[in-house]
Amino acid sequence: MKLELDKIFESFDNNRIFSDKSTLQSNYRPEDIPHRGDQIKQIASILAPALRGEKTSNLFLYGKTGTGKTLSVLYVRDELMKRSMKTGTESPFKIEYLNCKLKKVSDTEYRMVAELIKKLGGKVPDTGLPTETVYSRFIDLIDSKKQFLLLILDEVDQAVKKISSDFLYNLTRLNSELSQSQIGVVGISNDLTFLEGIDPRVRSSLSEEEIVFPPYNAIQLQEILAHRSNLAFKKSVVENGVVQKCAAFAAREHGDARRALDLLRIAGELAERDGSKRILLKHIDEANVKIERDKILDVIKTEPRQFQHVLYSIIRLSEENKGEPFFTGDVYNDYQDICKKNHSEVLTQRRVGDIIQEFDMLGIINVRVISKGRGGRMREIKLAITKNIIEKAKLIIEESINYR
DNA sequence: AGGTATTCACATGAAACTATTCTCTGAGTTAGG
DNA sequence: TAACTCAGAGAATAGTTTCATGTGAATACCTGT
Repeated sequence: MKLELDKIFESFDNNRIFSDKSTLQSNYRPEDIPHRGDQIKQIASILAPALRGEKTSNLFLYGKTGTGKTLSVLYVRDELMKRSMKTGTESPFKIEYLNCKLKKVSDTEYRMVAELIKKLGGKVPDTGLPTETVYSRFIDLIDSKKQFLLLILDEVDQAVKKISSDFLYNLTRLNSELSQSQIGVVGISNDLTFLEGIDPRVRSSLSEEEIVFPPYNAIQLQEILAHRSNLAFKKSVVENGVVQKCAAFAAREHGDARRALDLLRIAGELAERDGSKRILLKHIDEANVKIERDKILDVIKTEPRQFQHVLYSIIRLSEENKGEPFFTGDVYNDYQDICKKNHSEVLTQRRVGDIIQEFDMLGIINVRVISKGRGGRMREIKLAITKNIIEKAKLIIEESINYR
């Protein structure tokens, strides 16, 4: 036994591929950000007035995921902070970054404001207060002295989808209730069409300035990857063409640099686990599969029981029908059977319809609303995951729920 | 044949309800001076 | 009299149910040729 372990550890030690894995992790912040110079300059010139404690224009950043939006703003933020530190006097502004996608933040307006208060060093209970009160506490907190507060709201589109755009309106409107201090907002959105569906009042006040982050092209991605892989891996462990392949994969996915870096990191991990001395092209393919699978299985695992029941019947039906699409009604019937066998309560069709839609959003199934004329109108459902994953998913569900 | 009207089987939307968790308030209780 | 306890009122949230209304196109039903 001991010998075996020694072997494992030893091979792990010898086969080190990484020299600094953290440079490939998604929270790593490189010192310079290639191909984003223009955007950074623009951001900086818009936010510069903050240095004197003056209100900046509200700013809105667009761009697909992994185009460096967050990285760029945070970079500018840090530079601003550094500069104001140098002057020695207390800085006339504060910058808070808030990622609206985090579960604990994004769900409600209350939590949103509460989180801001916490970031600013205040305290609010998680529940029990009227939302109004939370707002006034927020005002009290920042209005205690003369300052400018810049809020960076990452992935606002997520929050707005959940809450409605009211809170953005409230936020921009707060300025009129503040006597000493002022608030500016930087919104970041992955969704390019985000502003279209928003109350025009909010739109005009929120996006006084806009900057678009175009996706990276394959060549730019290659440069970024090459740079990072030099930092992350030991010398000459990367096979020729690996970086190119990674870049090509990611470029196909709308120039998402984050995805590309993930791919590279996972490939490295797989190579290490294989005991391989180098990262080979095949590791990229494997990594690509693994990422997809882990993502889906993780979702399935954490989904509540009723969701699993529904998914299980979808899987069953899809096996029975051999890939032929099936419809909401079919799923609901099957789902009812499953529930009865399990002595689990049965949800309404209305609800199950929503659950099916959510699976669609998660990318586990493909859904299309079709009308069969007199035959009615319903969703056509197809599983969107490969057989391999389906089997695993099935096992996971069967494990967590005792069928029969 | 060509044009309307129906009709199916849900989709989609809004409101209301339920259970749970939490705060805040103020009445009642207690212990000490 | 100050400090403490404890029940009840109010809020917020997630996850649903209930009720109401919407919908795309295959079919049924006319109409006039």
